[in-house]
Amino acid sequence: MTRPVRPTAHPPRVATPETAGARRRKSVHTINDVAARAGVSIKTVSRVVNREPNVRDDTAQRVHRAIRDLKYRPNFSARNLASSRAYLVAVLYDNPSDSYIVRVLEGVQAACEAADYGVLLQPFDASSPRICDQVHDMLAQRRPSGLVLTPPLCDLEPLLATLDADGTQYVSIAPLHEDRGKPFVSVDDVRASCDLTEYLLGRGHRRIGFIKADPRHGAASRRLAGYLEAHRQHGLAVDERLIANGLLSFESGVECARRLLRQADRPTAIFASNDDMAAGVLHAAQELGLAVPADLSVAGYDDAPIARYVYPGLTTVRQPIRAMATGAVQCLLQSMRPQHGARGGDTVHRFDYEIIIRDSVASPR
Amino acid sequence: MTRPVRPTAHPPRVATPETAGARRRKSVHTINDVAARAGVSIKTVSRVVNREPNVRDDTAQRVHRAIRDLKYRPNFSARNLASSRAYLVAVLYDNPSDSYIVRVLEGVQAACEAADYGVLLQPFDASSPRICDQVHDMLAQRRPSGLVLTPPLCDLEPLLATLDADGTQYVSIAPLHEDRGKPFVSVDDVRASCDLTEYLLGRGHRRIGFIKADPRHGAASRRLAGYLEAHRQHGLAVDERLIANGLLSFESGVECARRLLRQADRPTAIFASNDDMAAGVLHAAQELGLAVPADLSVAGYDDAPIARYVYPGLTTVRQPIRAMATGAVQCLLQSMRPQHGARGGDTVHRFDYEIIIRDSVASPR
DNA sequence: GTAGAAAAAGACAACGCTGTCAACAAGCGT
DNA sequence: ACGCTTGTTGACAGCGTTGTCTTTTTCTAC
Repeated sequence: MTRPVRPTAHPPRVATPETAGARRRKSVHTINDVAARAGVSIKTVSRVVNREPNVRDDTAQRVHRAIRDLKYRPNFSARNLASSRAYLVAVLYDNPSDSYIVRVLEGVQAACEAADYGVLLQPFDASSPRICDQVHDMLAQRRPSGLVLTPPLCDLEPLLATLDADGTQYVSIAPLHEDRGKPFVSVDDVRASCDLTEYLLGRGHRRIGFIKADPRHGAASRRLAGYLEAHRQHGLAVDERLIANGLLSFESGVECARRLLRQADRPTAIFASNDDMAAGVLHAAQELGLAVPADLSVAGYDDAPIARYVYPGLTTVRQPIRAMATGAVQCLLQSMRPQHGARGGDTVHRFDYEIIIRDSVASPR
Repeated sequence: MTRPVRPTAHPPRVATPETAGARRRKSVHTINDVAARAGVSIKTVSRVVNREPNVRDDTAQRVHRAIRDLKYRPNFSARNLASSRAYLVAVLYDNPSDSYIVRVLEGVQAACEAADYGVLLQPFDASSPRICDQVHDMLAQRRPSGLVLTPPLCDLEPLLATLDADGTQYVSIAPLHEDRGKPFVSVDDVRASCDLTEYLLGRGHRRIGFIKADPRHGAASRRLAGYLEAHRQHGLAVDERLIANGLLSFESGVECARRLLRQADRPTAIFASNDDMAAGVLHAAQELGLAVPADLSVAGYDDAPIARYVYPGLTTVRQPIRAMATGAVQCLLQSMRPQHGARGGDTVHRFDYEIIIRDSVASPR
């Protein structure tokens, strides 16, 4: 008999299930322990854990009991390694603001927990020329199933191109060019900004200062567009000198506000592209002895916690960031296992914004 | 010949290195690709990657070249699985505040990147009765090499006991009972709080309100102790009615301040146990028409971003949170590979705090 | 030049899981 | 009773590393 005979006992993997079990009470168990306890093969345990079909009810019950008894949790790394799915979602960010990223993280974590996925938070420097390589390294090392991109990273064309070329799944929390065909979640920045500007116009303001966001953020131009659009709709010209270039930081808000407010014909209201800068405007107004909202109205964007904390509370645009992040992950997971919903699902998700009226806006005297 | 002969070609692992290579340019490579390109075994590549000894210089060079050419990065999951070290540090938190956790994360990430470790951010509900089980599950699933515990989780005695029993390595960012013998990083809360209180006393305040932190935080009692100590040193009695119970949130600061300021003999200064609550005090003062610092002085703790953003800027205590987090991780890594520094290294790291003087404190009229 | 030791390199199992495929059991039509 | 399909279970390779052990090469001392 020259045909290759299977080795009868598979010698290397002796593994001594009882020896190992007897050695010491392990605080953490593997699929083998569960299988042994339930009297089934590890594959069956795997089936139960992954809710695969074709397991008899009573078998599944036995397995579930064993899992509960042993407090078994499948090892994440082993799953990653063995399967093409990675059970891991990576959030890429370049710290727009503490509260923004924490909200995103909350939303992502909620969605991932429900789906038994892990979350990886990865900071990147959007202005680094090496960012594509850095992201590549991260992908090679961690092999996440998908990425959640936050601004300003999702506005980096070269990065998106790299990911597309790679075939890496991603969802952006911010609009993407529709023709890219990649999913994103967002609110309609232009309309929100337009609405808030209209609100200011409606209160009688005619000279409204605008503080732009960091131009690396795609939102910068969209929010400006909304501001301009509102003026256009009212048939009002916009004084160029009322538009300042901010960087999204509190400090840049202070500076821009000083510049705007020192002008001869100063604005009666200032609309900043985010709340940090709006807080800076408030700060500058106090310095200059201007009462808000009596002498100056101020509006922000984001409804960050700071919008409530400052005095007076900021009128601002609320984006449901947490919900958007959750939606982004669901979108991602759905596109990864098209089993359920048949086709890939909607690729664009618009969320509703909300104008939050607080006490920082009044009619000009 | 009946003695067991090694199979000549190890049939199952055919793997066809050239076939696979020719199939398509893979965007991501494994240790096998590197080994093939450098003309060495995978074990040698592993040695080079892990800086193990006994590799000839020219061999190492060849391997390094191959790694660079292929942009090879070792797969994280495979490493976890194969080795006892997990190359992973988990940060456990129960959101004390957005800025706090982001600062910690920055510090942890900086230290981990330097050591080629990954970071896992895990939220937990400190008041959940199931928290020990939840942490256990997380440990079983992810098997991190060590944990970084932030308040209030590090003040949870049962959790610490579980970890100790498990033999899980951890470092706390906050003082631990010294006799536990576990490492921690911290500032001297009591002294810092005492110093700031002294500063207020030095400015002439005699009725200083104090807003306590959430009692689940160990820092709550320490900061109160410092406040009391300063009074003791000045031979001053403390009016119980000047002490309010806050929850660390902005809203609780507003409420406590209202209560304190509506008293007949109201305080001339309020010291809140964190900046969020101090911002709440500012808010309440504005509501009540009290000018800060003319009518009321306010001090906070943490030097969170909000301390700069409010008007007037908050006088507060700065903890070097980022540096502490970095220190915590270094401490953890050191205790895990005692190779270098011989013994386990210092188990306690005190960091210096700093009193940041801004504009929210003045002498009472 | 050669034995012996040390250094360098390699072979291969193992980590804990999933995917593939084979084996077996049960149900069904004829 | 027979073969068929369908449902259920298990055996085992393989994922990309590291750890252990073996083999080969190089160096050292005579």
